[in-house]
Formats: sequence, structure tokens, C-alpha cells
Amino acid sequence: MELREQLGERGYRMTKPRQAILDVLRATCCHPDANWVYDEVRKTIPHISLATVYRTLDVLAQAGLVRQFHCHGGQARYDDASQPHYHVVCQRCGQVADVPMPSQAALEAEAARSTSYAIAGHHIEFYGLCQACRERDPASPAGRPEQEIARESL
Amino acid sequence: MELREQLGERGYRMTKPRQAILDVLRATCCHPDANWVYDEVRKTIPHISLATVYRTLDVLAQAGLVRQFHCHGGQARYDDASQPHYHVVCQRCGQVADVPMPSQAALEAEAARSTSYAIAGHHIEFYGLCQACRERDPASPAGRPEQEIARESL
DNA sequence: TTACTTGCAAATGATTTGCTCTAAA
DNA sequence: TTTAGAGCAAATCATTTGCAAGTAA
Repeated sequence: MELREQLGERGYRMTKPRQAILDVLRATCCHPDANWVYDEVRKTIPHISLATVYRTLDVLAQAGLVRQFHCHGGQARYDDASQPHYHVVCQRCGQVADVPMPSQAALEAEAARSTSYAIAGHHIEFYGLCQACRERDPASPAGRPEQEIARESL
Repeated sequence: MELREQLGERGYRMTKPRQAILDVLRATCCHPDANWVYDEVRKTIPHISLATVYRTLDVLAQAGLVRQFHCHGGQARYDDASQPHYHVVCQRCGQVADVPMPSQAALEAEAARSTSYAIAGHHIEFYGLCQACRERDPASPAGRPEQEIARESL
């Protein structure tokens, strides 16, 4: 099994919560926070604890199976990292979507030239307005980011 | 005065803490968190409160004078946004450096084509190892990110 | 004079940790 | 068996907020 191997390489054990949490992340197209994952996983493992969810997300991130990121201000969000991709964040409602677009690996060489770092990778985050927000209020193309992210947008 | 105008446009007033905090951010090459800014500003305004620092950083970010961002896991960090630039983060010590490199505005058009968002901008974050970390331990080119960020690295 | 701002202290809320018990390997 | 992992509850810690007093405009 793929997951078991990936974890095994790093000395991590394969457990039910780990499998379940990765399944949840792979099954969703949204970019959830730890609480959303917690709610979701409890449908499978009702007695799981939130601490386990945090610890597991961390382990999965260490193993490179999951990516953790932050949008404007809020909590950590997570998504399946099985194939590299970029993100767009809506400045008004906070909704995150994947951007299907080839990896811009050439940028790394350029960045390497202008710094003293050994570059290992990069992330790109676009921001703007999602379709729903544009329709809701076509004016103010780049208004202030909303403080709260709608629950449904996760 | 430039700052006064930029704030005024948004209905914000020009105050001593706002000027002082922007000065601190413009004078430093590091990418500090709120607490570091707080310590720094108290040299000028000893009785300023941490809440004011947070509120001010938020106002300056709204006005587009400052950019807020998060590196792996930690608190929010801030930097002067007067000219656009990218960042590199050291995966081991968390140190952040600016990447002097032309803006890749062309990417936005490409992203716009493949999503339903109206793209307003983008950020790129590179990650890798800083020179100091590479010299300290040339092996493990992409080891696990450190949990704690050295105080001096801010 | 009229709000916008600040300081202070208390409140939040996300994330982490200590400890004991359970279960992979 | 041996030792990492899970659950639970308590602890942290960054960030926010309520409110009375200060001050730009």
C-alpha cells in the first residue's frame, strides 16, 4: 500500500487515523482547516480527538503527502499534495481553488542566481475575486479582504 | 507626506504609532513578527501597547504599505511592501530573505485562463536552505523544517 | 467638536503538550 | 514484546476585543 510505504520510509507507523485523514483530504476538493477535517473524520472514527488530527496532519505534511498553507490571516489549511499545483484565494470570501497550470520550475533557477539560498522548491499563490463574489458586487474589484471566511467556502 | 496621503485616502488618520511602525519596517531587512516590531517600536514609543502594534500592522496592510505573510507554521510576519518582491524561506532555520527578481506578471494571465477567478495579483515563495544552514550540515539538503525559528533569524 | 485611535486588561481560539493506555511491527 | 501513536484534558500563545480616555482633523 502506497501510504504505508511512504510513512514507513520515515519511521512512521501506519494507523487507522492516518489512513482516514488522508482519505478525507484526497476526497475533498476544498482546502479545509483542521476542524473541518476533524468533523469529517469523525464520521468514520467517532472517538478520534482533535489533537490526533493535528498530529496526523503534521505527520502527513512531514511525509510530503499533504501540504499545509495559510491564507490571509486565518488558521492553517491543508490539501492533498500528491500532484503539485498552485492556488488562487478569493480576497473577499477566502475561498481557495486549485490552479491547473504547469510548474514554473524555471523560476527556481532564476531565484537561485539572485540569492545565496539553495532553492528546493516554490509555491505560487494568486489572489483575486471568485466568480460568486464578482457577481455579488461587480464593483470594488479588490476591496478589503473579509475578516471571516464563510464556513461553506471551506 | 507620503504616508499621510496613503492613509488619508482610506479614511485612516495619521498618528505617531503608525509612522513609527512603518519606519521600523522600512528600516529593517529582516521579516519580523508583531512581537519583534513591538520591541523595536518601544524604543521610540515606550508606552505603546502590543494591541496597537497588531492594529497598526493591520491598517498598514489594508493600505497596501505592508505585506503580511506566514512561513511554515509560525506567527504572522510583516514586511515593507513599497516595492514588490518575492521571498525565500530557509526550511531549516526559518530565515526569510527577499528575492530580487522581476515580477512574473505573465503568470496571472495564464492563471486567469485556467480558473474562474478574476486575478488581481500573486505571490511567490521559494524554499530551500540558507547559506549558513548548508555550511552547518551540508547533508540532508531538504530535511524537516525546524519547529522553532531562531530569535536572531527574525 | 467629532470620530478615529490608543492603552490596558480580559477574552478568544487555534494549536500543542503531558500522561496513560492501546496497538502497530 | 517494544515503542510509537491515540485520547483526553489542561496548557500555551498569538491575536482580538471591550471600553474609557486621548487626539487628529
